[in-house]
Amino acid sequence: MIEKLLENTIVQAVQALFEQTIEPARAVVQKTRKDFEGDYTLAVFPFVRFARRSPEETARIIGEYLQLHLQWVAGFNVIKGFLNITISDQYWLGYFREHQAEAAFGFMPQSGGPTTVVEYSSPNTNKPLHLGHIRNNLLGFSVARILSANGKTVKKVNLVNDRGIHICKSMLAWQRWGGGETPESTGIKGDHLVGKYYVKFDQEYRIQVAELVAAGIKPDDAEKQAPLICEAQDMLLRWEAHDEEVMSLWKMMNGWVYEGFDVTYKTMGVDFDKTYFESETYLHGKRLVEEGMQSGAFEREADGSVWIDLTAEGFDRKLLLRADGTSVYMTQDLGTAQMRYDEYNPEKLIYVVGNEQNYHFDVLKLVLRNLGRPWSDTIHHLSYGMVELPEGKMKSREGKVVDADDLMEEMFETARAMTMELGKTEGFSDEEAEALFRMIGLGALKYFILKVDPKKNMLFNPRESIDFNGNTGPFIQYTYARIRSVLRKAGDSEKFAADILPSLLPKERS
RNA sequence: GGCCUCGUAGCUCAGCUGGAUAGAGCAGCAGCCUUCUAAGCUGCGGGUCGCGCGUUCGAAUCGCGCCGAGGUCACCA
Repeated sequence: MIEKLLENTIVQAVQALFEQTIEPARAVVQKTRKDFEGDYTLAVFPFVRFARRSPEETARIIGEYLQLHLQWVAGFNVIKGFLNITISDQYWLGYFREHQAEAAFGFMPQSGGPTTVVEYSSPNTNKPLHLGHIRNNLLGFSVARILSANGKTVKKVNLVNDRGIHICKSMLAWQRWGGGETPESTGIKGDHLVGKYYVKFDQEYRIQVAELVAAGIKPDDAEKQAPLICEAQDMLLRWEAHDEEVMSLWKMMNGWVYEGFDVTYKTMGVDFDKTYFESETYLHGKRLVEEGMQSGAFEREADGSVWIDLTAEGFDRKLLLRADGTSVYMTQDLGTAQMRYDEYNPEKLIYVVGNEQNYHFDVLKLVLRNLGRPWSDTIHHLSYGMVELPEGKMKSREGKVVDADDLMEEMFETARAMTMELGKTEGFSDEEAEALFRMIGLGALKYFILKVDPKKNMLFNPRESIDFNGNTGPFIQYTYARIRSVLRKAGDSEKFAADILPSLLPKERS
């Protein structure tokens, strides 16, 4: 690339002119700001001390050196201490000729090197995917593709949280109030049907808690004593004891959810190489806890619970195993990390997980290090901020969410309406038009989500957030379509590069 | 309270490994469809880059201290 060439030559120039050896990092050029003439700019202020010249003079003699030694430097100008370098049109035309026919321009060949594991999505099976999952999925899928485009061997993995008290809540509510409803009998998508009963549970539970509080019980106690929550906990115990009735209900309802998720993922355009289920992996961490007990990294309380003391590292004491011997979240993540290490021996393990779990991942890495796992450093938590609504946080228990399926459907409808209004589908078959609406609607959504810094919280205003004009996905798609159109009209690309491109350049540069 | 993150135009966001007069889009106003696609283009107005101190030739960018917002410090995941 021309930047690298410029920078190397600047290092040479400084050596030759001022007898000073500098780090290549000190000779970085940047793109010239658009209101100045030139293509690349070097700020020479750091050199003036040993150049023993004014900034202007320093810039001028470096510019002369570059022009003399690099054939592609067509000229330069100096403003204050800024050296603006102009690259010749021949270079750009040559560059274009060289690369314009490359189908894989910008992509590195697959290296076949060590694997990078990217975990994303990680849904619970008690409710459908929402806007937060959209941000998660798009980030994870994009990062995987970017890594892959850089030649990395990438494995996209999903860890489905298919067990736990929240699943039991949906199950219990369906059992009690469902009346035998199924996705088939209602025409409701499986994940939505299950989510409906999760909301139902919460509504009924709140009523019970309110009644207990009215009867004079303290709110904290009421939340623990409400019959519904006790029943849900009982159901979880029966699940863990492999109670046949609970297991078959669990399998049936999870099956509905998976069918629903598959549709959502497909619509969104994301996929996975492998899916882990917590019900199958949640016991794996216990072996590591045993190991830590033996090595003395962990300690056991009188009640039998196991802890790690991280106060020396500036963290807290953290529970790793309950008194009854059951796993907690951290135990599971220790286990799955070890599984992935054993399976892929990855050079990097990326977790796309919301920033409310920053602390959890700091601790996870630290616990693994204390267990003598040097690969704990290969874990990277790709932490992203919450998607907020104008009225505040989304609350799925209260049904206060932007549903992923609904949102995508709205995007497609908006795309359809705008496209039809602009008359863009002339000569399209119904299938082509439908594919176009989806492409544009999804492009708008993806770009809207991905253009903001992952680590920042972002605001989503359902009414006005997603636009098709301005700095949007459809604008980029439109620009691409026009470029394709130009190329089509230009006929064969050789002819285009030779005859037509120069005429498209600004006059003063051709 | 401890720790972490964020604070840039009316709104949503770029810029943050230090560089020139801080940029886009939306919203507002004024123009532009017989050239390749107007989902576009051109122009105008709009800023104490939360506040203060420091480092530096130079700070939106780095450091420290305040203020404000969010997260977290669960035998939830």
